Amino acid sequence: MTERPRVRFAPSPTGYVHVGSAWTALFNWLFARGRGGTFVLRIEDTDEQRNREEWVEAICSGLTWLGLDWDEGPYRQSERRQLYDGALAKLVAAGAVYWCDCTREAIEARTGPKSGYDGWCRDRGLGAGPGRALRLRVPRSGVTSFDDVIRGRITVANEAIEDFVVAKSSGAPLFLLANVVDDIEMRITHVIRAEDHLTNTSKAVLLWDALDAGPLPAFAHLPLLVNERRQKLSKRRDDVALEWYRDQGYLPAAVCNYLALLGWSPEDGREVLRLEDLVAEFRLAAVGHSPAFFDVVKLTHLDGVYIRAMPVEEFVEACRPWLDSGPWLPEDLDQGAFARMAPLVQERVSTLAEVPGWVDFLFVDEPAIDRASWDKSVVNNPDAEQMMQAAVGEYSTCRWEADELHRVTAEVGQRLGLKLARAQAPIRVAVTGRTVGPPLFESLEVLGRKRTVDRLTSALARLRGERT
RNA sequence: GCCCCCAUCGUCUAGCGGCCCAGGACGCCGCCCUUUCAAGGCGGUAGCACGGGUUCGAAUCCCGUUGGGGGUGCCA
Repeated sequence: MTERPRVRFAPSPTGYVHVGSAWTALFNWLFARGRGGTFVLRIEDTDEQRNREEWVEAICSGLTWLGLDWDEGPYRQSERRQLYDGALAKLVAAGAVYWCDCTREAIEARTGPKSGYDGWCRDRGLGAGPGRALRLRVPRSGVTSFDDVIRGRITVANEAIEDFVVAKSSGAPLFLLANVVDDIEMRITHVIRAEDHLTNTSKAVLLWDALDAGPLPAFAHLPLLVNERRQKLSKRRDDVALEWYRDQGYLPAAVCNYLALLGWSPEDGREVLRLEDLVAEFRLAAVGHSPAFFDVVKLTHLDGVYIRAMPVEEFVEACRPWLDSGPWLPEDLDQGAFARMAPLVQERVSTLAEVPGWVDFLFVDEPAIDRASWDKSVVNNPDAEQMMQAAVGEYSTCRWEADELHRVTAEVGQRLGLKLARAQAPIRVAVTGRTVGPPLFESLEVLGRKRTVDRLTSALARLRGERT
């Protein structure tokens, strides 16, 4: 155990990174980094259909985005065929496997659905040939067991394990075979993967023994990530693509932090931990046993914590991609204006994707006036007209600075017997289009006198128009 | 069907026989602060699935029940 561990993250390429995969990768990475070990990236593409270079690229960029670097790989199983063929030959020579020509239909006709393989060809002595797959000769009695770092010893009766296929009739190795051969060949010391592989592990152990590969690695089966229905995250119904979170403006550090808190928590109970803290605190054996619900609401909260913790310049920089695709003409985006508003926006958003919605009034020609806001603060507000009228007067001549705007607005409100909260409302809607936004006077300062007064004037005209 | 795993507030979790009539966080509710909204502060809501044991003592150990999940492919 004092040796440096070698772990692997072995995703199957699908075109995107599943958050459950990202989570598994994170735990493998944390374990490796915390113990000075090696993190191997291996692409499980034995299924020819999955052998797409851009899909491998998606996995690499996903890991990189999260900040998880790998020491070896990406290895591709599609390039390691001779290793599997060698292992298969060894199994054949040892009599550990046998040829089988049963079709799925034939098996089910004999045993009924879902009953597993019945060993029909076990003693038929078939040789290699077309339509013949290779099955492992699983002992009929005894038990197979292994130690799981998280769950303790797992034991399964051999009679409950069917003679499973290790090579297709095409000769191609099956996932389980390739997986075990690679783990052996790559000298993996800790197999850390999700619980849906728990059943496979007994088979893997059987194969490991059949290949006479020496001591087993340590296994650790992470609990499953589930949705609100307590089922394994599904591609169809859940937001499982890591890329989706990236595009929504979640910060990688927050995603890692949140993921790490699923099924695990540090001894001191802290909840905000950056990657380096996680590496220092993480303990594989402390991972929980039960499924964890992937809660976007809590992720979002944590993301807000991370956003607020950023230096403003960093925040401004991080916003760039979202600003560049905001609901305005690219040439109307004023980076300087945004930079002035940034500190105010930063403490109000939870994801970067929310940013444009807080500053759009600065960059669009005419902000869209939200109907509900307009009705509430202007139409149904008896003081709105006077307030806006007076504001136009004061704003045309006063010193153009947030503090001064604050002062004169409060003063005008006072003359009308209004508290500032009520006094500013119609102005806010007239100028920004909504009742909710960044602090008003700073916004006006950045917007500028002319545009502010113009918008107030046209709001006044619109109000009078609607009343006649 | 068979095999395996799991079980503390709505959610993520702390708890590993007495420190727990169960602690934190998210959410939700209220109050404070306040130019809107957030943020922040304060307070509140809510949980050991059930039944048997073991023990002076069980959220913690054992057994069972129930519930949930996963696997059961010539997919990975």
